[in-house]
Amino acid sequence: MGSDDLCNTGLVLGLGFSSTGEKSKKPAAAHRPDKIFEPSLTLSLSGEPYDLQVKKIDSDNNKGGLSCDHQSVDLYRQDSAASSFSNVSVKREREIGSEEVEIERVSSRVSDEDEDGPNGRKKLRLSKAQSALLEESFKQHSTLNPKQKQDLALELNLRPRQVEVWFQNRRARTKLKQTEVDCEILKKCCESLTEENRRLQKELQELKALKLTQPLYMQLPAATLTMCPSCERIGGGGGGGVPENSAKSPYVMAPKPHFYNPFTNPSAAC
DNA sequence: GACACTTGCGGCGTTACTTCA
DNA sequence: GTTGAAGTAACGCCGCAAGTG
Repeated sequence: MGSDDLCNTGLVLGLGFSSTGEKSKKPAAAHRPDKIFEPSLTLSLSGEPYDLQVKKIDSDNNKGGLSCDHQSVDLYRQDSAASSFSNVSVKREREIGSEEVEIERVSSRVSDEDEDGPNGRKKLRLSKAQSALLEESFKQHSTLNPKQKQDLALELNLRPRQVEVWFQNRRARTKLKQTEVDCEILKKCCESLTEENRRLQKELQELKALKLTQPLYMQLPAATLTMCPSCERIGGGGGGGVPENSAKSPYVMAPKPHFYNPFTNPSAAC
């Protein structure tokens, strides 16, 4: 393995390594969903009606938010029925979802302040159990068909839209994580190529200096040392490489294509 | 069969909220 | 108590594919 393998990815290193796309690069911190919740939060899986359970989770997550509004409960019942999977479009479901969020927000903060305005967004925090189940499901398949989504939503006492959003965000996080990994690989590859380039430049300089200070016939041994293996036969004294030329002069260098040129053979670095 | 239109869904960028140091 | 960073639920927009007339 190593950088050689890393480079065999069809990558063209025209890509820059400015740290673009790293604005939220915190790989280590990405694995701390456990810390999110205090243990007191529990997921009710009793026989409570769906609408009531949602309300319960909502109030749990809001720590003290009041949610005893009968009107809102009735609305939930309507929404729950309307969003039944069989004959309601997702668009409608999404609209309903927005309404529900709004209703939740209003009802849960009815005792506090209500100046959030119509654009206010109520954010739900998933419980440990909910997250775990979603995560487990995501491991099995990163996308859900409508049936799976509906089942999962029922099991978690969430709206299908919430499950859908969770999976979307989860896929996005997975992709971001993979991008970060790829970025690291590319960085290593770039460092390797840079080092290789530096080495070859140095070697080229040495060869040029040697060529200036020594007559041609004295350059042969040094030159053959830095040739690619296929050229060694030339230095060996008229091998089969270039029979016509070697027959005329023992000091004729190998033809250009036999020299290892780091600039015309960039792939040799990988 | 080709075409236009609708619908459903996923990706992406962004916003808003929560938590924590 | 305040603040900034990080994490993430939710939103809006867009493009694509499948279905329909």
